[in-house]
Amino acid sequence: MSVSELSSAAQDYLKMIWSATEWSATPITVGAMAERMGVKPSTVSDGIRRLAKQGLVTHAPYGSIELTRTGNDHAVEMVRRHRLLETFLVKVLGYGWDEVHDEAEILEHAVSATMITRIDELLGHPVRDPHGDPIPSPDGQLRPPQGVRLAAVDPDRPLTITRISDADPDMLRYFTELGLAPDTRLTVLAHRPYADVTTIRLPDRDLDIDLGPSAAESIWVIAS
Amino acid sequence: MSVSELSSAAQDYLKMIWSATEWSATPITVGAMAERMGVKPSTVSDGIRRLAKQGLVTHAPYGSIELTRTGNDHAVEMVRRHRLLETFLVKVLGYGWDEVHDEAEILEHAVSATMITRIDELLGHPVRDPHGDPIPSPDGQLRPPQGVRLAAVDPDRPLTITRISDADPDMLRYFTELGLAPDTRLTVLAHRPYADVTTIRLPDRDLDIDLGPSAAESIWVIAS
DNA sequence: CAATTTTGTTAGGCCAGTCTAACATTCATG
DNA sequence: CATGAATGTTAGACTGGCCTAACAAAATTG
Repeated sequence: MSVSELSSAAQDYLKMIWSATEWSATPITVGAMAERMGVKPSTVSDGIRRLAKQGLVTHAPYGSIELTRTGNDHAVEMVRRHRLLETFLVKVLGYGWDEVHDEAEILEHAVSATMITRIDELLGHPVRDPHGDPIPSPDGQLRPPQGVRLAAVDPDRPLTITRISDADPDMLRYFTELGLAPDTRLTVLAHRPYADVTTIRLPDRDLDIDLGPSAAESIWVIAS
Repeated sequence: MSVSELSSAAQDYLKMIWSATEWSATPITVGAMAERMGVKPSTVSDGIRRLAKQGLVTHAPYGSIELTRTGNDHAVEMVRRHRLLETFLVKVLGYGWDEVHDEAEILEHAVSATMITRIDELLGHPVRDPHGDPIPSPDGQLRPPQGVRLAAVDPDRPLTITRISDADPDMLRYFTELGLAPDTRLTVLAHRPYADVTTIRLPDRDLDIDLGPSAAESIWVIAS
């Protein structure tokens, strides 16, 4: 069975379960899924039961939610679609990197495998999307991205942004205003734990910025 | 209310009702709609009732089906989406003109108004799609295409194909094999009514072809 | 023009996906 | 470690979109 034959809701559930473990080991909860999808927990609970019946996840009541092999394959395929579409929207249709998430979220359920292949070719087989997230290959391989969370790096080292989480569009627009994007260079001046603030410097723009904890968790960097 | 807020099925119904009167004055029937959409007549009958309840069509039981002003606007918007997407798939993603119909049929329900605008700009505001069908402007205007059905033209005049109906993908593939496409030049040698055959000549390829009635009804030409 | 055939509608059922409300389980903390 | 809070599940209802079966209307035709 191809991923295209799954309902849109099923595709969303699988992708979300997979995504939950991409950047941290904490497993997803029903409540978190419901909140992120904008539905009630009872809906998700029900949906997970249907997914389990189709052999895409394993789940006992009140137990953890795990993707089966098949479920994982479908999830990765959806992630590939999403990230290729985001890249396509930016590179070909001139979208801003902060504008593509919602559009890709809908298109990923509608495009054919053929179209994904053509987009991949047109873009020259990109390996990272506009937020710096790795794009899985057609056979589901994906290279884990380099980098650590900005919140976790030592001060005074030259850094380059490798990834910015696309979870919160408003935050992305804020980052865009500040000039923070993948490949932006910066230095952490200091973490101030009790103020919950990380101060960074953008040497190219000669600008210092204070970031709150959610921002500092959303930005991933590598030494440059 | 925007066309995007309609269900996929509602969008399909409206587009089909509109399309039925684009090339001929015969109004659409419930049975014809059911067949073209691959559902049972009872489903369409029901769907039409829902559309009427939303004020998108007028319909009395056993009566004719007419689009309201709003319904017509939405239908034209869907046609615009469909034709722009077909053009985009051919021009940007390298699809064959005979391959785009089904992909566009799905995408038209998923793309945002923003994306349609960007595609339109990228393509330089095209006025005809790959089959020669006119693309409505953003405000719903569309210039009726020139041309008459091949079945209706006099023999021995130099003609150019302006439009090929995209209703039947198999026929399109057959036309592609024969080298018949929009802008192909040809001459009708003869209509042979009792054999139900129209013989045409392609001067550029020095080739004579016999076409059946459905083919001769699907190809529109203009004097060249 | 009456009978038959064709076409369209209604009734009733099913499924997925959503909801609210009630209930069950697990977790956290005093 | 017991209890209350947080989290998850189930039950029951609703909607849209589909179905089949039964019925109604319209069109065709002998």
